Amino acid sequence: MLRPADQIVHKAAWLYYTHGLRQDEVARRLNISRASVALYLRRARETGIVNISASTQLFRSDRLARQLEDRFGFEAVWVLGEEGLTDDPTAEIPTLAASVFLEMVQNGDRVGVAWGRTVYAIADAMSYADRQGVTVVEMCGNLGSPYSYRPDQCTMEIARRLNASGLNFYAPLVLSTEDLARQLREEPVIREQLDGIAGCDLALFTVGTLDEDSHVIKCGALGLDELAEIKKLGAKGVIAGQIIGSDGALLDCSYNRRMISADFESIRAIPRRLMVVQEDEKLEPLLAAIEGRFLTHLVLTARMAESLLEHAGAGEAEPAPASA
Amino acid sequence: MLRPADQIVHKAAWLYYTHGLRQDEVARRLNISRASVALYLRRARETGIVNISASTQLFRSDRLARQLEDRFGFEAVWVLGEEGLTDDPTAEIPTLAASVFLEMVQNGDRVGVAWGRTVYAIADAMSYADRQGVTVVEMCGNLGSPYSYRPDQCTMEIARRLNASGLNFYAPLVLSTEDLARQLREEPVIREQLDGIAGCDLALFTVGTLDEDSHVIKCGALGLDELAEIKKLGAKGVIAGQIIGSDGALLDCSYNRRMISADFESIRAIPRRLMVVQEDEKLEPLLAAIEGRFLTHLVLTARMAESLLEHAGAGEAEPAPASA
DNA sequence: CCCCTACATTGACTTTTGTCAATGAGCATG
DNA sequence: CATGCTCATTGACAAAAGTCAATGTAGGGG
Repeated sequence: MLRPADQIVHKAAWLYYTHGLRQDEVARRLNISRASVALYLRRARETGIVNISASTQLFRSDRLARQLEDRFGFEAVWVLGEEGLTDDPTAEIPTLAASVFLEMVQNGDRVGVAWGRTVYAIADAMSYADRQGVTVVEMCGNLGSPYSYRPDQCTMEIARRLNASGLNFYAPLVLSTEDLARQLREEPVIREQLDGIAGCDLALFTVGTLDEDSHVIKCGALGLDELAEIKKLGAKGVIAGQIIGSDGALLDCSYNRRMISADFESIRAIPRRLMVVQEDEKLEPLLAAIEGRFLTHLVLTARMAESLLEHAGAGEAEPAPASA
Repeated sequence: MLRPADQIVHKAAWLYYTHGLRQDEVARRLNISRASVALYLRRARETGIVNISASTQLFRSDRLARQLEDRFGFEAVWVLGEEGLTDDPTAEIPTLAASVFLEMVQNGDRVGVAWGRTVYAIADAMSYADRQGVTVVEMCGNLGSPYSYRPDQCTMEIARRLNASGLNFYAPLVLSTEDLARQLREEPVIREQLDGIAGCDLALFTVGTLDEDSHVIKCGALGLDELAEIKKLGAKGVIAGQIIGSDGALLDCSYNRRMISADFESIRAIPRRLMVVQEDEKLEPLLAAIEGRFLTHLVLTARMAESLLEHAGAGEAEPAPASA
């Protein structure tokens, strides 16, 4: 189970990090040079043999975070204000989200991952960890090559970082006809994947916008003419590829019927659902997603948190229905 | 929720460990000296705001560990051979056990802790972690002051290290008469604690020996005259203060009936049960504990692992009943 | 209001760690 | 069997982190 080349890395990591020996002491004990020890330790950190993580409490203790938790009944909210590196909190959302996500994933979990620019950025910012028995499952169908943020790559990358196995959908996200989509959904190999989503312990996803330059358009899943059409029908956002209205329910349109993706009941059956909102333009989609009870945990910027509270304060008080 | 003094420590930890800034960069950003940053970072590590942990895979990949897993059907076994600091693996068992235990504890878990010299040593070796919503419950009654390894201290220390809340038994471990023990067990506050044990997600315990210098004797729970008596009845070991025979069942004796401790069905109802065996003299007690299906996970020395396999190889093959 | 104590912070120094070009070892190929 | 390749390892230097005595500061008591 442990390659002999890794053995020495594990030993060095154990002596250095757990026992607190200095690098030269570790070197002496293992009969190698100190430079090698330094090298091994770096490899140990990079591959998740050693785990270093900072608490994300800082972002939960923000006043806005507390207010959102109270107001909407979320289990936990992380708000990114001015704490970060740059003056632009948006850029650091993926880093925070990656930390939060890693904190939430437990050994043996089955994790559902939907796709989006942000999810891809999170995968990229995530450090390697050595979890046991984790499975990462894709929550929606795939897109062809023209676009670089492919859903399956996203899933696989996250799986790789967690030392987990990844389960991809062997189907496109959108098909040409409703009939073909229906037939495909009933294929055993697809059916199985769809049914497996409700059995996840944790989900990671974003809500998408519906503009000319939003993700679903740019990646070619949705055409501009079709966009105009569904916007007339009241489309407000995108969840795992599917279009939702302002009430958070699946919009009744051909596009949605031609889709292979997790159905909303399955998503809501997942006990912990982490939504990450990066861009400040996503207020409307986020409101729709909240209305649809898609999330139990939320990561967002302070600006967005403020907009959300402003908007919610104006409306009537909600009874905070967090879990399905 | 976050004391203002801790805020700066969190910020420094976040910038340094998550974003990978250098200490002087962190210092500049926070308008403090680099020396302060170094100080805060140390505090962050010591208080669990930052978590650094090395994988324990090294000890699971040992040949002996695999054989034990196969032979007895344990979920996981960690074997400590010559990997450590000193030539005495026994001394390092608590360190390894602490790492393993921390790997096993998840946010929100309810953890049962039994007591023993080894459990105390584990508590001592455990690094601080910042877990959310963990509860540590004591699995047996308490002993008075004369002895320093008090069960309640043990529970509380582990709770402290995990940032968890601790639940102690408000009762002695052994009483003078069977009748008093019976009455006390029915007291609501005690009953509640006893009933709560089966609801644990994880248990940490040792098996004790029954010699003149073993723990139960030294701490005054059991007298020498009584020891001789129960040994005649076939006593082989101690689980959470209670005497078991070679079949792992509760020994039918007055001592056991005067005891306030977790009943065995409750213990076996806990899904993950980590047993740690430190001393090489515990072969007989360990065999009895295995027979009683008290453990699903095991940490022990290579020497002990060998004895165990030798002994088991001689006997007939067991069907490996790991879980209750 | 002043003094004293206890603790936080810092600058300067020492120790430890990271890095990289140079070397060596293993291995497949011509 | 020599050759050229890749990759692991190392020694020496540069960079970063740890430490501690000295200084500053806040708070409590007389």
